[in-house]
Amino acid sequence: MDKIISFNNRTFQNIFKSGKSYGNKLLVIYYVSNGLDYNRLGITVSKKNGNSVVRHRVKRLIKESYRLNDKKFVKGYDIIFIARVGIENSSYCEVQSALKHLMKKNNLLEK
RNA sequence: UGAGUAAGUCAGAUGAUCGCCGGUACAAAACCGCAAGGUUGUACGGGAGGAAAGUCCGAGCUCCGUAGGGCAGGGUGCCGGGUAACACCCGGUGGAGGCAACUCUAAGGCAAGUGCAACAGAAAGCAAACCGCCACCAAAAUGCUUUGCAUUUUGGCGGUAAGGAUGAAACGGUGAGGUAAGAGCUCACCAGCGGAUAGGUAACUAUUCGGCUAGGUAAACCCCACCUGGAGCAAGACCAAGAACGGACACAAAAAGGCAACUGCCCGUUGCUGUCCAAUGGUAGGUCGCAUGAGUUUACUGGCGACAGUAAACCUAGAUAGAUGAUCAUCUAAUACAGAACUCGGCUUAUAGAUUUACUCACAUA
RNA sequence: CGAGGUGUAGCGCAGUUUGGUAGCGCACAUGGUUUGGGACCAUGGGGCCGAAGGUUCGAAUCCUUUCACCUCGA
Repeated sequence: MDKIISFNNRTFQNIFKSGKSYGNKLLVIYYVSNGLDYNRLGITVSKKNGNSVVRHRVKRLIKESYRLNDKKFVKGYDIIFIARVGIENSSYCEVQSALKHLMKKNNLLEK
């Protein structure tokens, strides 16, 4: 199992500027091709979602959803997920299906 | 059985798979970084709370110039005890509430001084009198038994604070005597003040005597007693790397003056300092601080209790964008408030549900 | 994590020290002025002073607790 690789603040800004975006009720995705043979993942949870414990739980849920479905995804992209308000009341199942839905819509799932 | 009071306990459990954080042992000598340093794999065992919260108090610890004296400022405030300390806790006293179990209580001093009380009311502390009540004097009117007496009205000069009206509050309260009318003027009871005696470490309580009166407000200034230097782990220490340390004028030194993380002022004390110009570093480096402590559990002893002492056993999170989650199964009442960030002792606030013990009242039965 | 500050009308602010009437500007409504509008003039409405307790006869103000928001500290 590969470790989940993150990136620095400058890369975040670049992806927000140049990446493609798409959203559903719980999540927003930004992604851009990075020219590498692995994916890099970033997660943003706003202060509006709750205090630090709630935010961290949301981060873990997203990370877990990504990790367990890692092998199904196309490699070579930088991906950012943004949590929208309301996600803090959702269960793991809902988060996972929302994430899969976004990946499928953007053709990042391997056949 | 119902209603209630007080003190506690628990805060899902077990198993399986995957994942996160750090510890120990072994392995590897590869990777990242200029360096200080960090990273990897396997095995073993560990990993949030009763409030971890609010940051409202108190301490340890660290630095600030020595941590000194006085004033100011701030805090506490019935009494005694506990504690490292406290605004906390325990036991008691007074007051308030409740049928009761019991609960609540910032509860020193307005008889040191100053201030305040809108509106209303005559008057809101210092003795005064608006409507009143009463005596005396004068005038007028009326009546009668006509040198006079009685009643009423008006004016004057006094006595009084019973009654009325206002207000949150009106100069002790109620009753009786007393008086021209009244008044602690006198008496009884009650409240309050001062003294004595007895009990108690004390707050205070009980009894008794005295003089009859001293308004409220100190979470108003203030007085009294006691306490109090400031900032905070982003405190602070070490390591690594990098940058700068220049010029002009004046010049013996000292003094004076100035500057200095310490809320204000004064004194004392320490260090630096001739003036001007120019220039420079930094906000994502690493390690420690950082988990053995006023520690936890059990037993015994002392104490009404808070707590203290002795002995034995135990080691129980330590991150630095910040660790506890996901899925399945079984049991179940299990769904609340909520997540350590230097560490303790308290307080306050939030909180689903389950459960234990003691006690009070009401009803029923025996 | 620590330290500090602010909550008053739709918006921006006074008033809190020293407790008794809640005020100012803009905005809003009505009327006047103008051919009409703007500007201007006059009048008016709108507040349980962030929330809950306490002290007091009486609290925006004093005390305690609590909830939001903002600023600063390597």
